[in-house]
Amino acid sequence: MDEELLAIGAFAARARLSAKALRLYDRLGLLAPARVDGDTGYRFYRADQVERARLVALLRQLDMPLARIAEVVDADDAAAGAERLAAYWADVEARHARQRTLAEYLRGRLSGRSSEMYGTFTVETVEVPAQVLITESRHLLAEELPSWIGAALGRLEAAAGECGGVAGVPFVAYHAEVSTESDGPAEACVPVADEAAARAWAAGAGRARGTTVRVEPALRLARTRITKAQVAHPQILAAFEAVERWMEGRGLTPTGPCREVYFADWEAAGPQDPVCDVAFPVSLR
Amino acid sequence: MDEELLAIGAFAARARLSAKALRLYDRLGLLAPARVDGDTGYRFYRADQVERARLVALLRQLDMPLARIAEVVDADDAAAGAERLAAYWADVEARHARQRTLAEYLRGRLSGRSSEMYGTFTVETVEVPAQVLITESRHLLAEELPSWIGAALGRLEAAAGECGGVAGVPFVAYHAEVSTESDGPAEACVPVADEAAARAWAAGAGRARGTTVRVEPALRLARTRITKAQVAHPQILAAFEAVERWMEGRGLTPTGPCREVYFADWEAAGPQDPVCDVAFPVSLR
DNA sequence: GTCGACCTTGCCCCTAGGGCAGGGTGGAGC
DNA sequence: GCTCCACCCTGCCCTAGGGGCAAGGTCGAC
Repeated sequence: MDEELLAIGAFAARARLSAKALRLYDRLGLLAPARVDGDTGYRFYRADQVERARLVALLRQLDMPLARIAEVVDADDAAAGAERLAAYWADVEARHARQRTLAEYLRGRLSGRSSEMYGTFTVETVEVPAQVLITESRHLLAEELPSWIGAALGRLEAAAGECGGVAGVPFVAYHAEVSTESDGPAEACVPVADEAAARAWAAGAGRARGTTVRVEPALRLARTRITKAQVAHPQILAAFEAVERWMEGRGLTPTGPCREVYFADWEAAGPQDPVCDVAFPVSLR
Repeated sequence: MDEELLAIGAFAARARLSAKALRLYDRLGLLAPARVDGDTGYRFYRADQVERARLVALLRQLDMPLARIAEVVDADDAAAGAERLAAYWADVEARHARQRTLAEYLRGRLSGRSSEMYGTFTVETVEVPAQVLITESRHLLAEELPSWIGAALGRLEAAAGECGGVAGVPFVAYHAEVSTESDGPAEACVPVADEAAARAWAAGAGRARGTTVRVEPALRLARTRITKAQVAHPQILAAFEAVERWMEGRGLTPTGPCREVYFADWEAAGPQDPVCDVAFPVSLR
């Protein structure tokens, strides 16, 4: 029982950690010394604590926050710890995949002539008549957008059957920011033919999940057409910026939230087929 | 010229940044407002500064430090910026690859029965006679180790021809920590037959790059044998830990730096062939 | 005039420690 | 017994990139 105790320096060397880090882990309760001398405050560790300390050190090499490390090393059994580690790592992989896409996009953009940046988008205006819309709104993060858009428009198109049928082109409006990591509310919209039926639907079956009915007045859109491959973060930002720039050049400012208009059959489209208009409402002149 | 100026809030919304971040970037000189009112301190930005601000925001999404962002956005031309971005991203990818390997290793280790962790290594002792060594030392990071080990041992084995030939098994000694990200000096060692010739070589041709000659006294090693596939960070750590644990169980402590002994022909070995002993010097008893 | 929205600076907070100052401790050599 | 050096303690300030809040100044609209 009189196991040999290690002072902090010796323990730090064996655990491949700094003494400073060990003091921090002690304070946070992540790795408490086996004994602390009451007079001197000296910390003493048992040799068998090295294993836990090394595990902490390795998890830190994954940039895992200490709070999550505590969840892993304090898990009831190693398998539960492995699960938490796997969950953390899955988050890291997802973030890395997003960042890699962004890095590739930015590298291409900086490598190309930056004046060409907006040249490949053709912007035009189009007038849209007043429409009755059934909508579904949610706050969500950029990476949740693609799957949510598909699901929400699918639900709304199904519901449109009860509302006189789909009477126009479905779209998604962004009420805060254009698809960043912030969670500005997104609103999926499907035009329907029968306003009264739509209101009845919203009051009934659709009431469960943030659905509404609203009438959108006629408006003019400045839009540019993009392909299925371009409908992804961050490539799509270039399209938004192209439209904004075009508007700026004509002294126009947006009169409402920007939107993505999905005019084609998503499933049937190939990567190079046009499927979507990126658009801003502008004044009717 | 009387371009419309944007106050910080409007500019922040268009750039998808927070006002706080913009104040920071102003203070750091990364993104200075076009005009600052002398009386009120209000910052005003030109609309054409949005482009730069958005680029900064996107680069921040890559977790790029502001100092490196400045290098990218202030590059002489966009291509130079693209190069700096590519260099940064290559670093990120390399680090991520290392972390992924580590995460997989840890997940396997936590998923398996942790008591089996050390069971697969057989540790034994062996006595090594005194040897004359020609050595090459360097500080380096874990990811540089594999290529450096190959190159350094190759150079030393070539030089051994001038020193009476290779008279033992080459190894690498770690004088600080076992292959973490720290840069504890590593020392590649090749035993040679002729001490006088070795000293002459070290004073002459070998003097260029941190080479020395030393005589290592006879010692006893506690070692375990691993395969080529295991000679990689972090799997190899399990071998080091197994030996340390074995020593601990016998009341032994290391009497010198740990080492990796490469006894086989690396090129000819397959992934499952034993190629290396992981060893600690222990007292001769 | 007044209200609310917007802007300013300044301060404290976060992570995971690094570095240093000032002072206490412990063992080894003399 | 004395001294020296290595080791240890706490506490404070620092990092990067902001978030959040408080106290107070400004601006345009009604």
